[in-house]
Amino acid sequence: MGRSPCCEKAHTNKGAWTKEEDDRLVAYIRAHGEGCWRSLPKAAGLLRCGKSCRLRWINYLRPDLKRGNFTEEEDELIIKLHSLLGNKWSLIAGRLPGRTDNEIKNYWNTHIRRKLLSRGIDPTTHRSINDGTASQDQVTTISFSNANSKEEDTKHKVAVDIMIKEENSPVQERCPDLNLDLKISPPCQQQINYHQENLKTGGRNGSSTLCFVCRLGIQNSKDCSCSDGVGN
DNA sequence: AAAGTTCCCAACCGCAGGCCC
DNA sequence: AGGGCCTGCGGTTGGGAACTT
Repeated sequence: MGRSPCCEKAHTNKGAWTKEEDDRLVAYIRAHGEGCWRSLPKAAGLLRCGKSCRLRWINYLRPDLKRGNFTEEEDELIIKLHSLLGNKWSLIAGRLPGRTDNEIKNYWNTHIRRKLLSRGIDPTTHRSINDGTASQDQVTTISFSNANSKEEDTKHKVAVDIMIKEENSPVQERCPDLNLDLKISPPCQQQINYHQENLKTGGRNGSSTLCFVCRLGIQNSKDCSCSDGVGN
């Protein structure tokens, strides 16, 4: 189908944003909220296309952005999530509060990729570079049942089964609360709300420690191994 | 100190998918 | 049911900063 351009290119600015443009965008979103990106530039008096405004807001101007260097724990979490999800940067970013998909993608390409290579691990497959097999100390198996079927693939947006088997993982040693034996199943909204709240508070609401499944927000009651059994 | 090279990250581009009419 | 619009995503690029020669 014919796709119309997202904006009138001839009358839009490109490249780096100025302070004034930032101020205008922030002021407009504070007053009217996010959304309607296509009409936002005109309404806010910006000579930018909607996509550019959205990107600028999400990646740079949002007040909840963390910014600053990634911590070692974030590094390992990104590596773990990437081994599970691949280049699904938005999903990975969703598990790292205050980080954006673009930021994580850049960080992966500039730092983590190199870090894994120096460990002798292929950053794409997460397997040992030397012999093509899984690295000696880390075995990750991800199984999407009937992933070849397009129909089934769609269903996976609702129901994804991931079986991970990790033995003697160094990550687990560093992060002893990570339960790496997990499955992903249809989300239960109630559980997600509970766990998302826990994510926000860092689990300080209660006395429990979140298992890896819950940290991902993709847990189900069967495989959630939180100490207080919140899945029930 | 200057020139050349590499690194990093903000921003852009094109595509896919969901939604609405 | 299907076409068009809008949003979001992932890959790529451009240019400034940092580093090296």
